[in-house]
Amino acid sequence: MRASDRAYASLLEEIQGGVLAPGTVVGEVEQAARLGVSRTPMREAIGRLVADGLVRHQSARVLVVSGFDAADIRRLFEARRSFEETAARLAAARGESVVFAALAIAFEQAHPEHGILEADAYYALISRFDAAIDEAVDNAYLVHAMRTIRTHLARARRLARDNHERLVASVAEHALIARAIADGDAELAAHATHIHLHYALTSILDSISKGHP
Amino acid sequence: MRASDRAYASLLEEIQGGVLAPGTVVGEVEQAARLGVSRTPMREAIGRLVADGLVRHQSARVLVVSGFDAADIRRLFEARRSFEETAARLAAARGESVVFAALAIAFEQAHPEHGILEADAYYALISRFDAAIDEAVDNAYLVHAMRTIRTHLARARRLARDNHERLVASVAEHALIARAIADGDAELAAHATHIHLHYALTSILDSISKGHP
DNA sequence: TTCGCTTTTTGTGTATACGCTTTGAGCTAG
DNA sequence: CTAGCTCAAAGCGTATACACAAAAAGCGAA
Repeated sequence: MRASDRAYASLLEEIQGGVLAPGTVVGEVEQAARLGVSRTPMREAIGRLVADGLVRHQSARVLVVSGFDAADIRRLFEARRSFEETAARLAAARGESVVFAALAIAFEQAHPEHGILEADAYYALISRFDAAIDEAVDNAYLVHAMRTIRTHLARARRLARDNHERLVASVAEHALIARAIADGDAELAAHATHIHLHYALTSILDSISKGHP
Repeated sequence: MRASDRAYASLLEEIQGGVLAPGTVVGEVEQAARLGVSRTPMREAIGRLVADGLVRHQSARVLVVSGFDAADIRRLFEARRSFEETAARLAAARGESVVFAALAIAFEQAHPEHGILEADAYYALISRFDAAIDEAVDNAYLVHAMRTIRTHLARARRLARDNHERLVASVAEHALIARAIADGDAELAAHATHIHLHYALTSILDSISKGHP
């Protein structure tokens, strides 16, 4: 693995996880020394983070970790609704039915237990679903936009506490979306996606407002 | 201006203009020598082009200019419809009415003459319109996605010959979109955008199929 | 004490050297 | 004649040195 990839992965994880808080200055020499790489690969890693929107210019020469608040989450979901509703429609039209039928069954049979690992298992299943959507959509432009959204979504998930009831409901919502795609019902898939994202956003914003009274 | 920015701008223009044809290998040392910069800024420029999707990995070590054919244009417009319909809705809800009213008048009063410069004047007006949309949308995620689309759209425009009738029709379509946004009519703006993109895509694909018989 | 100027320092932008991997060409053996 | 192996060369990934610019700190004068 390349040093620039390791540096990028490390910084990405730290920003998504909140270890590097918004406003933290990201200096080439400082981060390069900390992560044990030279300036050249670190420079490339930082460039990618800037392109992602996770790091921004504070002034001409100083880079900082981007802020991320409730207003950003609203905008994120605004874009996400657009992208994922379109993706759901395209997947319904083009996706392989058996793939999404299998996913629908996986969601229908998933009964999240009260336990520490439930959220991990949930996110792993979501990840499989996302990959299936990406393949079915078969549109690099749209898939690229959705990947960028997911990068930022990881920050939103961290701000919101995982809530068991929400997880159970979300699994059911995904079952409906997957079933609609398997059935080739584009409108149902799009509207189910809209509803899912509505509840997801509401839940996240509720969680944040309650977490910071 | 930084050397990496100049290198990026030069390569971008050459790829968009077809000077660097799809499949052309993009080597660091070769391009650096050609454009008179060292490998370090050239590396950054190429990295940005890869992130844009204009350059892709052919094998592990060799980068080439991405291909761009009719199928890609279809996919491009598929994504573009999604992004720009959403943007039109948001602009209608949030945009400053006077800005789009002024743009509507500019489009309504624009009477493209038969002349060499008409296409340039048309694209300049479109550019003003795009900038107004970006500001009204006020959503970095969506705006970023649209900017990427525009980068690729420049390649599509080059493949299609500018057609006078199409330009006149397009100006009228934009007038309707701008008027709808100025009036705060989100649905009309979105549907007018859909229609505009339908005609734009049809025109481009027609132009290509006729240009390569 | 405060404002302004000068000097120093820190960090980015660029160039370049070095090492390793990969690819291609040429030679040899079957 | 073909296939495989070896060697060479070209290119990428990384490290580092140098230059320039901006910001901060220190000093001096009002």
